[in-house]
Amino acid sequence: MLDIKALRENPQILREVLSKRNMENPWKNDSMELNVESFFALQNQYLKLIQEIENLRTRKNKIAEEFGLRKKKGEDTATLSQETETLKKNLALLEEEFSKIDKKFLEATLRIPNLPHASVPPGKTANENVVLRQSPEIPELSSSAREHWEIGKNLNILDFEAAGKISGARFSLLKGKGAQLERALIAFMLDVHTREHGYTEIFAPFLVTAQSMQGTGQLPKFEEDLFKLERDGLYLIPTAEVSITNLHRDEILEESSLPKKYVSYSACFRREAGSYGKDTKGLIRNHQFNKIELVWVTTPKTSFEDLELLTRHAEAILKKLEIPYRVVALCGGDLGFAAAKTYDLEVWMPGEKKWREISSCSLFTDFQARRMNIKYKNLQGKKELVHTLNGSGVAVGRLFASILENYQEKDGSVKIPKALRPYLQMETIEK
RNA sequence: GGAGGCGUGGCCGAGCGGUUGAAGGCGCUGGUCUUGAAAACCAGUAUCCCGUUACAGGGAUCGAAGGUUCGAAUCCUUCCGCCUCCGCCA
Repeated sequence: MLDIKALRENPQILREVLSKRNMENPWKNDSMELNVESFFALQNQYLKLIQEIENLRTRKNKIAEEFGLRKKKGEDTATLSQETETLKKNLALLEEEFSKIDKKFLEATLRIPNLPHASVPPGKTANENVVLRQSPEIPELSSSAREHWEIGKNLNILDFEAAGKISGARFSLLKGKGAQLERALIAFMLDVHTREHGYTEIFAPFLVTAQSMQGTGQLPKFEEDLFKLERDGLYLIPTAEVSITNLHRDEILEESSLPKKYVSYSACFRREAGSYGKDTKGLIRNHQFNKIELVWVTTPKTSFEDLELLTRHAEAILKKLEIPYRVVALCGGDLGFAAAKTYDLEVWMPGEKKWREISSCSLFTDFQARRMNIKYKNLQGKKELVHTLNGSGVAVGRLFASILENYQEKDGSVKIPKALRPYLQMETIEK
């Protein structure tokens, strides 16, 4: 969330957030009946109430103190008890009102997105994203190149009918060499990031509490996108970002221990509400998919450079596997809720003839840290909020699909990228 | 799942109804001493919020939420987490 105090002192910040994101009213779809004006009015109401309450509490505390003194001296305390009684009644009324306002104000604040950084390109939609760099060669595959779901089906390594029978739409099932390829990709990426990029590997829970979801920003605004276990009050993670970033919730870290760099494999679960009919085929948009996630906890001093490094780490996977890709800077209108800046990695899908997002690398500045109360003690001993970053390093299912499409041969077989061969002990997948 | 124990500041740990935001220690910061460092000694050192140009001042916080009381870290209830023993289990 944003710094409430800064927001009050400079309401322009909120307008800036909205204009950069091409957003009129952050509460529009939240049935909160708020707008920018009423938000600030709410905040004033909040301040007025808290001041009134604190005045009453001051008096109440004074009376209690006085009571003790009088009791000691054996003096009369009846008038004091009386005054407290009326005081408590008034307080109860105000406090009840306050708790409503407080809750509403917090809810409203948690739903304001992060402020896009000055370097984020302006724009309303994904069409205005800016391509920063692109792998030099996009191999010419014949126009008869097939889509990955067809290739996978023909090779008997992908079975969407079986997945549908077991779990319904938007699930996938890998068989034989397909399952092995998936496993090899996971191991390969974890190895690259731990051995070559200095990440610490974590394997964390896939089920998390509502508080964890609030910490990284999925809640309260995006409840509809999540799978929830009602009975236990737990949610399935849509990304390992949630588990890993919350690792340090309510902690104060030493500056010398930063940056912390974590890599984690996890299954990810997304309801994909509102994307009916979109990408219904193949591995692109499933309810469950595997992902390797990179997470940094760092200081504001280096976070923008850190985003460049993290992005390069994700790119390294695609370079090693020799898959054509490009790096795109998201424009303000396309930026995710918690992000201040994001680079997407997109791979070329010769079968689909489309660029497909395979990684999203973002800097969240102190937006998540404030929600999670993660601080660090700087070298002068002062406590400051950390900056958090994360990025896919990379999405396994989409990587799987891009390998099938980019490494397909005319006879329908698929070559295994050289970098992956030590993990698979085979050179091609054929019928 | 059953029985018992425990949750206090960055960490360890005292406090078990009144000026206790909390002893003591460790750690950290500054100082004295030293060529320098260590040791020793002295001083300072929670967070959030309101308020102030800045001070001052005020409020909240001892796992969480309620309750009792003029007054709660201390008493009561519920919940959560951790530990020990038993049961079950990959």
